Amino acid sequence: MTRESVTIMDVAREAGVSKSAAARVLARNGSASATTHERVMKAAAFLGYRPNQLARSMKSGATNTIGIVVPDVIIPFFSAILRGVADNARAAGFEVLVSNTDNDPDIEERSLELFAEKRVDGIAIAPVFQQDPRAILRLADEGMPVVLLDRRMTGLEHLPLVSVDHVDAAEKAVAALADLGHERIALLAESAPALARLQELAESSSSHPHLSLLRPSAQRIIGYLRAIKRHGIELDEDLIIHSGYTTTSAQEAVERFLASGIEATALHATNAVLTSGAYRGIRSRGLSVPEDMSFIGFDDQEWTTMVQPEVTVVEQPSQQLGATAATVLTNLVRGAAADPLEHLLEAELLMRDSTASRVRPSIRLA
Amino acid sequence: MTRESVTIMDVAREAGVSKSAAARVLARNGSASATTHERVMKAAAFLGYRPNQLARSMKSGATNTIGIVVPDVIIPFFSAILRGVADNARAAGFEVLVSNTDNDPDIEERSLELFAEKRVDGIAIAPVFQQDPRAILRLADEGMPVVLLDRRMTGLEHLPLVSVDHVDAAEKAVAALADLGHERIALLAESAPALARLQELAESSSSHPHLSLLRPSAQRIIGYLRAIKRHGIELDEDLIIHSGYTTTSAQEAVERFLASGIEATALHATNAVLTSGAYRGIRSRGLSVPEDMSFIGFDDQEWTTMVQPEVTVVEQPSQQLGATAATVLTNLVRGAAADPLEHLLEAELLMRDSTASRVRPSIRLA
DNA sequence: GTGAAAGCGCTAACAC
DNA sequence: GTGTTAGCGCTTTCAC
Repeated sequence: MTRESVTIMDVAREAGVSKSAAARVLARNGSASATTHERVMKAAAFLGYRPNQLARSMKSGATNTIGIVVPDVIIPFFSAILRGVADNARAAGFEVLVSNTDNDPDIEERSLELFAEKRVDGIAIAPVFQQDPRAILRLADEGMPVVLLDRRMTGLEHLPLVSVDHVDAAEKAVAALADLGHERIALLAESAPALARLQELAESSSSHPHLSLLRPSAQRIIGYLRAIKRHGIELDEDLIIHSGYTTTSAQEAVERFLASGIEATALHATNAVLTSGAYRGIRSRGLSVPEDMSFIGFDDQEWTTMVQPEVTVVEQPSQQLGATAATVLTNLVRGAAADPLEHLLEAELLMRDSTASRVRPSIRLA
Repeated sequence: MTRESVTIMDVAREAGVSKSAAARVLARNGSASATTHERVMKAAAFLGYRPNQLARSMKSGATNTIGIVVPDVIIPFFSAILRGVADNARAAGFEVLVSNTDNDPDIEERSLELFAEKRVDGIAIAPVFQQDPRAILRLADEGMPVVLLDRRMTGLEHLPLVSVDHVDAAEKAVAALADLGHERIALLAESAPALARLQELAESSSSHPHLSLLRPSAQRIIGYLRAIKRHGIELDEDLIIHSGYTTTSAQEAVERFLASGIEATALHATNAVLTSGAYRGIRSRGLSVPEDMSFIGFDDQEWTTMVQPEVTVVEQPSQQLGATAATVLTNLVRGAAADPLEHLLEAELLMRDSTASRVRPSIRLA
């Protein structure tokens, strides 16, 4: 970088005043006479002066920059969050530094470290799931404002979280299916934690404080359990299909399920990736939606309205998530407390045409 | 920010050496005795020392940060670019600052200014189309390394560009259609510049230096013109459908076209948004693909393989675009020249099932 | 090999 | 109202 910039000193010289006089008018604080003001402004414009925020940051201790770390900005959910964060951050006077972790704890740790070294004023992070989130913890302990996105894990209970209400989201979808008369409702979920434990949690009051410590996928299973219980449907564990977090894995899981002979008249897939896979699986088995099976997906991906019939989905307000996170974070940076500690945004059920009411077998045979 | 960090001075004190001794070992340059080295490292680890990159940047003049400015990271094309840039930048030791312009020249200018004030080492930008790109120009003139993404405009001829070969991309799609026997091939394009001028350019040698100054949409029209010419098909201007850059606008344009009675057996849409709209338009008119009309879209969006039959598309290597841009930019930052000035990445035709060979009317009637 | 000291560009006391 | 000065945390001559 041979490019040398014009400093406040140059402006002062050009204007024929002292460095501090120039500084006062350029930082628009302190007082200055009208003439000084004018001469400095003129000199600055003439020289093309551009304040060096590095130097300002050194003095002030603030960089007006926040960092956001997500698994992968290519995933629409995260790019929407990023957009929300960026918009609100900018409105509050912050720029944003991004990092993709690919769910690798080491990359996450390295990113956090780099952001800290660059002295970002705060960090919004969709953390990688892990036993011991010490990198995040350490930063937070040192006083770095941190807000969690979408997920939280043990050890991070004291950090603010901005997330969709995953329990409620799944509950809405399953309840809609039940309302249509379905009783054999399958659920395609990513994780496979002890169901017994989840059932216990499902029974507890809806504001159970530990729910947010579960993975989103587990929270969605709880939503399922609550919905069927509320509709007087008994749990059949065979209806809970597990799958890895890839379209192919989901498709195969659904195909296997459909081939198993286990009866089900409806299916809810609990995240965007699983939704694509599930839809492909249903179709590859030659079934039609909603005639053979009612289907509710997750996330309003474009394809859900390109296929016919259009797919009913639970939509999460992703961009709003980012916007909220940015607001919480900038408040934190400004010294305000994070209150409430948890922002649970509501998902919305977009009823389209992949769901049909379940005609009772007896009636259907008549 | 009451959080006070441990400085190199603290480490030096703890290690019982001078500030400069500590600095030498922590910046791993200069020489230090084994004992000094060890004591400093130990002290640093003990105190949890974290180098202040702000201070380093002040000295070195480099921030190891680049900025990327795009219209909107929610658009898959740009989030893929961002990912490509981020990956390569990180590998080269840079972090990345993002900005969304929503194609607003004022926001673009403001972003560039802010990035410059933060002293980024370089900028990758998908510029807003405008007559007078002075903000970019000013920065570049001042010595800021800049690489253009996807587009270039008059006045920026001297800046490096990383883009897909738009002419070739459209040419591939239209040629594929022509190879299938289609002679009445419609093109859905965003812009509507003087066709005569484009035809002139289409005739000129393929390496015409001014092609990259046209908007991508205009370049795609040139690809169309070249393809039909090469296949001995005469231009019928009625086959070039114009549309605004929204799904609805595209859908309406296609519906209008289909209702007009103008004969066409194939259609190519020249960008992702228009592709969605066109597909919707074809379907809303009750036509089926590829029986009634062959269709080739642009960009490999997920829905193109969710619908049936799956849609043939021209895919641009978006992430690779970002990766290349980052490489060019970091080289520029390191003082190397941008050579070549233009990186034109090749798009790939993904043949799927929305294209059928055109049976000649005479044969069809037999 | 090591320490003292200057300085990157800026702001904020502090005297005048 | 204005100028002088110290200092943010670091690197880097420069003597020793």
